[in-house]
Parts: sequence; C-alpha cells; structure tokens
Amino acid sequence: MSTIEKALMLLEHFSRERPEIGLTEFKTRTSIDKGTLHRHLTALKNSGFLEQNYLTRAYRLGPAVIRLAAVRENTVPIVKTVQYYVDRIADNIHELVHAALPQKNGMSAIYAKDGGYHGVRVNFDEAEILPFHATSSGLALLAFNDDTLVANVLSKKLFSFTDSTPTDAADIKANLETIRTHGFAFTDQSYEDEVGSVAVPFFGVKGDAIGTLAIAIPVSRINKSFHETIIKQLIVASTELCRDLGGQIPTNVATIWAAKLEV
Amino acid sequence: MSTIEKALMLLEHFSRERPEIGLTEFKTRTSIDKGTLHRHLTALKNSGFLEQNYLTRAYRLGPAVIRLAAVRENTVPIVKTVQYYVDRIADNIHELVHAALPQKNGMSAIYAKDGGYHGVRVNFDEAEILPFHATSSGLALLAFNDDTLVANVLSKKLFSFTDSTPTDAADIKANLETIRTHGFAFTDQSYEDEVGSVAVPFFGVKGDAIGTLAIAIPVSRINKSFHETIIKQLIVASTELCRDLGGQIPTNVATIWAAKLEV
DNA sequence: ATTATTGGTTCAAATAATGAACCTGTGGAA
DNA sequence: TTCCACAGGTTCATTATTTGAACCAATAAT
Repeated sequence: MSTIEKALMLLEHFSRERPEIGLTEFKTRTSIDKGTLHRHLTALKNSGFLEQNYLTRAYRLGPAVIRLAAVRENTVPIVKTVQYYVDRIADNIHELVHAALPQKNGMSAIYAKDGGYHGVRVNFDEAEILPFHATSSGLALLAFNDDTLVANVLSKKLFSFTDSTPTDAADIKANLETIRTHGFAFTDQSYEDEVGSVAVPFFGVKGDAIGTLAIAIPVSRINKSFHETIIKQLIVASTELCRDLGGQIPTNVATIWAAKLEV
Repeated sequence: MSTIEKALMLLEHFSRERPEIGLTEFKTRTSIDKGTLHRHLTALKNSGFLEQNYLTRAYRLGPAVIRLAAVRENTVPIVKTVQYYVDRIADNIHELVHAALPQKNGMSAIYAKDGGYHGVRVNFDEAEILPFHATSSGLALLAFNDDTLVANVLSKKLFSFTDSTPTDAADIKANLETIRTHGFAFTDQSYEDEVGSVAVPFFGVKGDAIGTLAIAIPVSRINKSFHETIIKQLIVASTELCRDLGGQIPTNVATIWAAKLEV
C-alpha cells in the first residue's frame, strides 16, 4: 500500500463521536510507529486536512475538506439532489429516512430526516460509518455493485454488532442473491437491537450502485403492508433520483421494480 | 516535501471551473512525471478522494470529501455559524457578502450571499481560491495571522490580476501594517476591475485570524459614509462570531474596533 | 522530587517513490 | 485498411524517501 493511502486512512478515524485524536491515541488505534504517524499527521496538517487543537495538541479535521466538499457538491450535486427525496419519503411515512454513499469500510450517511412524531424513534448519527455486512444500506450497495467490492468486504473479519448480525460470508453471499432478485435489501436488528431497516440502491452512469436510500424503523412498527408501502416509496424515489443524477437503472432491476410497483 | 503533501496538492487543482482533470492535463499543469502522477491519482482514487469519469477517464473529487466535511462541520461548525452573520449583513447593506477560510494558496469562500437588488452586481464563485495578496480577505487574514504565513506568501511570485494588483512585497508589508492599525482591510480593483472590497478577520482561540468576513462592491457604489457603515457591520458581526466560535479577539484589535464603533 | 505519559525528533537500514522508456487502445486522416 | 497521434496506463532499474527503535523535552500525576 502506498504511503499516500496509509496517510489518508488516518482520516477515516475521525467521526462525530471522535472529532479529535491525539498522537498516542492514533498509535493505539492503528499500531503504526509513532515517528511515522507524526510525520503523516504533520503532512496532512500542512495540506490543511488536519489542524491541531493548540492546547491538547490533538488533531482534528482541517478547513481543506470544506472547500473540497463544496467543489465536489458543485461537480456532482448528490447531497442536494438526495435531500429532496429523503424529505419527501420522511414526510410520507413518518420514519427515519437517510441516503448513504459508499466509503472504503462502509456506507456513510450524507443526509437523514426523521419524519416521525413517534415516542419511540431510531437514533441516528450522520457521518457514522454503516458497515456493509450489517446494514440494509450496505447490503443493497454490495448486491448491485462490483463483485470485487463484495469479495473485498467478505475477505475481512465481519464484526458482530448484535445477536442477529450475519457474519458468515456464505450466508451473506446468498442473501445478496436474494436482494438482487427482490430489488431491495432489508435487515432485522442486525446492526442495532430493536431496529430494522429497508434499503434500495441508486445507480450511476455505468448502472452500478453508487448509493442507497434507506429507512430505519423500530421493529415494533413493522408489518407487511407498511413494508410494502415503504418499498414502493423507496423504489419511486430512487428511480427519479437516478434520472436527476444521470444514472442508469440496470434493465433487470428496472423490471423487478416495475413489477413491485404494480402490486 | 513528503509524497503525501505532493499527492494532496493535486486536489488543489479542482475547482468549480475545473471539476474534472485528465492525466495529461495534470501533467501540463504540474510538470510531474506521468508515471508518478498516475500512481498518486490512483492512490487518491483508492482512498475515495477522487473518482474517475468512466467515459473520459478524467478524475474528479470523490465521495470521501463529503463525509469528512460533515464530520469537520460537526466538530467546528464554522460554516453554519458564519451563515447567520453573512445573511444578516447582506440583508442590511444589500451587497455581496462572504466569509472565507485560509487554504494553502489563498482564501476559500465558504458561504456567500448577495443581498442586493442592484442592476450592477459583483459576480462571485464559491470555492474559488482568492489570492492572499490581491483580495481584502487575503490581506485581512495575513495582517492578523502568523508572520510565517506572510513571509511564505510574499516569497512567491505575486500574480497581477488587474492594473491595480499590488505585486511588490515591501508595498504589501506596509499595507499590512496599515491594516493592523485600522482593524480592517480594503482593496480597490486589485483582483477584479470595477470591484472594491472590505474585509475583517475573525479569530480562533489563540487570537490568530482563522477566517474573514468580507464585502465586495462595484466601485461606483462606494462612498465614505457607506464605507463606514460597512465596516461597523463587519466589526460587530466578527465580534459576535468570535464569541460563538470560542475565539479570542486580540486586545489591541478589540480596542481599535471599539473606537471604530463609537464614531 | 520522581515517575509516567504525552508529543515530538533522529539517523542508519529498509522500503517505496521515481521517471525514462515502453505498451495499449482509440480516433481520426490518408 | 493502414498509418499516425495522442490519450491513459505500466515497467523496472535507479534513487530518494519512508520507516522505526531509541532518544529527547515538556507536562501532569504521585
């Protein structure tokens, strides 16, 4: 692996829960040599990707990422486009809806809206990494993306988040096949207890899944007809979203989805 | 310079005007060897910082930057905080107001609002890099930031954007001294013809300038009393912004600003 | 005052980056 | 069809950078 990739991997450790990370904490998290770490962090700092809390000396993400995100969003306005559909679904079904994009080790939610006014609601952190194997977003993406990504994900140790987290590669492969025939993914408490979720992919110009639309619901509120409603909403939104982004829905998926909508 | 920094410098070439860059174009822009470039771009792609247009093979910014920006904004919510004040000033004075953060080679606007309903208005590109030496934002930041940054900026060739762009290091140094005594920076058509601008810095915990609030106006509309109004608005907003962000206004600046507000 | 812990630095050894030359595929032009 | 030009991409011996164990300095805890 190149030095560049090693250094950029460091940035993956930052999240909403862990916005600042010191040198020693990086060392325990990565088991990279301290000297190396320090030089990498300094390089990232010099490039504006990190800055240092001058009191604690801990590192946090720097201003460069803001500019880049603005340029990216100007180039491919996925966030802005996605917001409209997430809001619409959330307003219709009164549950927590989100859209996510694939990162290296999982899906990252780029926008979420809780349309609910329920007492029990799903807690949700934007910018959290949703593991591929344990979330409906992750599975929906895997099922409709490159096989190399699937192989890559399944080659690593699959962490068990709950008693229901699937950790067997063969099981997951079989499930991906099911997802492909159904046109959507769903999970039942595989990432968080008491939470189920449903997700559909949306597609890029190549017809590969470039992101997902998903809904997370307390299991107590799931029933068959509601499930059907949710899936229809997701399919319609994804279809329109693909059109907006210039993406192409693979013909087999389009067929499956069309059939789902007719029911 | 480390390999990491060299690779990350490549990302600086992307902008609103140039959202996709091919290998050969990178070569002409950077005069780095093609092989090296290709490996660097591939590393950035593998890390999610770039992705490739699969038809043209050109590179564009990738999804990783979106997640990072979300985390950064959650850590240090400068963009969100700044928006309130930019909007307020824009609504009050009916001109183009923006806030900018320093990047390596200039200031990058993070938010702008045109409060105007004039026929003649200043054109403005977010995510454009505003050169330190030719814009009021840049000068305001230089004047109240580290001397090393000033030395760094002045050591490079200073590009001339208009007939009025200051390109002499000694002149600029003298101007920075003036800016320090005045508590704000202004420029007269030094970046774009027919456009003048005024900027004040806002400060971080160390009392160093971490960004700027600025107003750009067609020169035809500038007059003394308007100038005074603008400066007061900027000073008040920056003061409140520093409070919101936990920044510290250096005592000498605070004194100068207080005097300005009393007039 | 002493120790533990944190961030940061050094320099010989190990490894990865470099770049000139080369390969491949595509899109004209003859 | 053949040829050429130009794009992206790859190879491999040479070269330069990265690496990491040991070390240093500053601060916080005992």
